[in-house]
Amino acid sequence: MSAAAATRRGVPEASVARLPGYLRALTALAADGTLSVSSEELASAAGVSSAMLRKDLSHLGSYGVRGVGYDVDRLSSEIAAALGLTQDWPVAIVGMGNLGRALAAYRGFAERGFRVIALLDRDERVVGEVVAGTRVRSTADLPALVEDDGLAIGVIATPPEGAQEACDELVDAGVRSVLNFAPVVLSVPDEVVVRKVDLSTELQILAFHGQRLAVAEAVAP
Amino acid sequence: MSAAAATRRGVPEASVARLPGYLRALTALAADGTLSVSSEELASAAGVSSAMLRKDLSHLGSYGVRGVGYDVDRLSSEIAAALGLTQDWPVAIVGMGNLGRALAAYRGFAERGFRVIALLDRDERVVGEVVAGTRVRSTADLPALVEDDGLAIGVIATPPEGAQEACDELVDAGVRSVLNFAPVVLSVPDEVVVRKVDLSTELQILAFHGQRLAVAEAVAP
DNA sequence: CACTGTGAATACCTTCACAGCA
DNA sequence: TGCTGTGAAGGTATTCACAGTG
Repeated sequence: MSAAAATRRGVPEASVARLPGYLRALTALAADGTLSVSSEELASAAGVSSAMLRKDLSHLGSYGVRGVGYDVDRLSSEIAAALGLTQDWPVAIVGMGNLGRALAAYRGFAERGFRVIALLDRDERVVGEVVAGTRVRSTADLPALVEDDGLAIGVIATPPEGAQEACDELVDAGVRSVLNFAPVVLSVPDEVVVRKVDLSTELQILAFHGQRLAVAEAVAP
Repeated sequence: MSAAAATRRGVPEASVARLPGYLRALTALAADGTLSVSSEELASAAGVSSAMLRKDLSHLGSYGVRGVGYDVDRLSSEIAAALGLTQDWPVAIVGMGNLGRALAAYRGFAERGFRVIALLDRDERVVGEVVAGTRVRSTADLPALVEDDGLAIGVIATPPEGAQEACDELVDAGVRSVLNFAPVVLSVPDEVVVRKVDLSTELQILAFHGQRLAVAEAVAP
């Protein structure tokens, strides 16, 4: 079964979310010169159980060798293909506040093959400024970016008030994948995929666990 | 049943992760002067189904009124209490690179009641620098921060190579909650809770969905 | 009477345990 | 023999649908 076929049949969302972790672990192994790896070793490097790793990989196809393990390069390619990383996914960052500027300067995008092709802001006073070596453009340029440069992913780093508007502009221009850093619920058509990164939500979840621990200790110190 | 009792019995992790969203929606409603809200309205504001909202809230206790809805203030308090937000959770950010500086300048922490009490770096050349109005301190100060200032949450914003070391220093000093921005799997003792925020993982998941969409359109345009 | 709270049904995810193969 | 790939079992999360109630 090809990766594309597996994709059409549907890899469970939970598996998809772990594939990047496997890919990262494989990249580290390849850098160390490791050629072959068992599910046990790879799972431990990625922080999951070996059974889960094997089940996840089985959704992509069977790329392992019984009694031996997985070829590091081969498996890397297959996972990259399943994730769609063989093509490029031009990214635009919308909102040049603190967070937007930090994201613009962040090297992690390029390292994993995502090209940031535009920095955008709706405020005309910010447009034209140079951030991380790139001139900030107007959100009005979005349709052209999609049309001419194949813009595929929009990162929303605006304040909460401007997030829905930024999102609408992205969607109207034809962007179908959005990474949202603003602490709001975005409404989008069904075909658009939104993922959310929210720092204060994460801290609140940590607070919950911190409290739970404190309560447990008070009961049984 | 009190919130503390519910906590001990265990609120499902998936529910906990949604509570911050409910709290945010309730805060917005309160700011609008809304006094009472139905599960339908609140769920829609938080981007979930009403059945899921009611099930989630049922894990905390029954704070609604049948035939009417929920009192906005009351429910806010109960959720805040369940999340442990009635006490404060001092935060330290470790790693003053691009991301660390952006996080230091980010106002979202303070707005949701998390006080950033220290900015840390292990590099002596960075220590002493002033970032976002605060003097950067050495990670060697960690034990004192926990002891004297009740430091409870550590945010790791170091490069990947330094993340495990930063984590170990936090844990050794007594921090039990860690928010990790570095793209590595951290190993910690059982009692420490780690949550991960990884931008390139999120982009890779978006790439997967973008590709899936493209394949679907090629098959049935 | 409208809305909550919840058992029952369903869907999804993870773990187990072993058959099957190099 | 040693490891993968996978059915079956066990858990967890979500949705349904309605009894219960202010």
